[in-house]
Amino acid sequence: MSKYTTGEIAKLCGVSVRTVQYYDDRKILIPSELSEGGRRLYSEDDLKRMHVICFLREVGISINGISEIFAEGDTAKVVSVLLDQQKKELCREMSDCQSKLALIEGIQRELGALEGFSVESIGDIAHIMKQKNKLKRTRWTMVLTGIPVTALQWTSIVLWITSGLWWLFVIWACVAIPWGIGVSVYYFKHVAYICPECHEVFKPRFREVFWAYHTPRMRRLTCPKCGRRGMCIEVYAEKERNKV
Amino acid sequence: MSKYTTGEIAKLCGVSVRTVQYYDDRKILIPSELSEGGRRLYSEDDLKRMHVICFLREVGISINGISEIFAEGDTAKVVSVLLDQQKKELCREMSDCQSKLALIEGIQRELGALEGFSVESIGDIAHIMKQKNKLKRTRWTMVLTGIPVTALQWTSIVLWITSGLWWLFVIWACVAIPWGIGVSVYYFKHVAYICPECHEVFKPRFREVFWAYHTPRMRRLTCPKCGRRGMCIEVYAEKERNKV
DNA sequence: TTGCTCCTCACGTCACGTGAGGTGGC
DNA sequence: TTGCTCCTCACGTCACGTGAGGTGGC
Repeated sequence: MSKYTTGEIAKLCGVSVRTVQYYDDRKILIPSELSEGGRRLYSEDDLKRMHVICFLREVGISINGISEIFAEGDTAKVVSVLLDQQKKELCREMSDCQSKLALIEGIQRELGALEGFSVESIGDIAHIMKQKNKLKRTRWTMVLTGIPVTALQWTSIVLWITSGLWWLFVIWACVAIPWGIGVSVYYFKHVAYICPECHEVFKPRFREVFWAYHTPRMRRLTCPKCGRRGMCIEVYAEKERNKV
Repeated sequence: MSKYTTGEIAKLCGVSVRTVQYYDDRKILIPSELSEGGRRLYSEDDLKRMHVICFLREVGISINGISEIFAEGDTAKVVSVLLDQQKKELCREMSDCQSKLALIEGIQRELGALEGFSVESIGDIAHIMKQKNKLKRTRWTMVLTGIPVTALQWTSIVLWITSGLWWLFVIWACVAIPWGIGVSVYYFKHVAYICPECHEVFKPRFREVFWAYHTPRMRRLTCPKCGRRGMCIEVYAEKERNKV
């Protein structure tokens, strides 16, 4: 019967000689014979076993897992359990990759939007992206509570014009003004601003923030740390942590 | 100015104390001060830097990569290059995962189809799956060359019946018989069979294989190794390798 | 005799985890 | 004084890669 050397097994299975030797160390592929000079000699069955090992490795099963498979016992069960585990593991890895990719693409977008670039901007971006969903949720909350108020507004205006029904508009005003103040307070309690100059995260006073010029993502404010006055990035504010 | 201990930095960034210490060893986050007792004390800026580091690590950038970013030079360029690299890397990982998943699902399907289960069956399955595409291609080649022959067959039959034109059918027979033999020889040159009992891969003689009962994936043959007569699995045959 | 292959140590990889044994700081 | 936190070694993880220095087999 023909015998294979380490190098032949390696070539036939597309791995390195070191790998074949390593599988001997790990006792998942012990050569069925040794030459007088101490060289490993593999049989046809060893080659088949090596093919099985390589296949399982390709799928991502660990060497310990492969040991278990070859160890005595209910092989079919072990294999199916390992395969199911591996499937879950791979699915997890895939979603990890996806979220990392999403993060990267987020950074790249933000990097384009930011003007000056410095390492600290990455910190700002990290901050922005981590809190993005919470900020979005806060904004949606505002918009949703605004819908009935706006509906009432238009209804009352239309009725006033068409049928001279003015008191509905008065009711609207009585509802809308407190609502506007309440929502603004709520909103500004939950947001903070990043100074793009010194990268400080700060919460300005309500009066300053309320009247300031703004775009959907920025607001013109004065940084309490560096004193710069200019557009600051709006982010979600975490609850205050006590510092020592 | 408030100072943070190792544990505080760790907690604020959601990592272990060991990780914070490790980043000091790797010189990407050296504490700005040491207490008299030799304890690490981190400033507000250190904390910001740690946040940046954690963000970059979350994205999958290596510690060496992070060192490069913090080292002097064109930061913006380094970051964008690293991010692009990382994107490619992640895409590669994702497609790796997908092919592994496909392999696993393939095994699971085949495991269901095979009757008795043994470790060697995995080897058979590996063989089947690796060569599946080549086998499919060979089969398609056969089918495609068969189309004109079949077209000629029906045309000649229809003409014979409708207008008594018999010689076209004779031409068809003259073409079809050599074609059939040629295609069969070609096909059986490219396939082999696995004995599900002893897992031997063998090529039977043409005469035996030609007349044998078969299904699309199996054929009733006698295994030359263990002598078992029964359904054997058809696979693509690799070119013969010379054994020593 | 000359290449080529194979052998066995043994260290390196990567980002930490996990003790061990000792100490700072409230 | 007592917990708690932190300190520095130093080994372990995972599947090999990569020499070094020596030898088998054609």
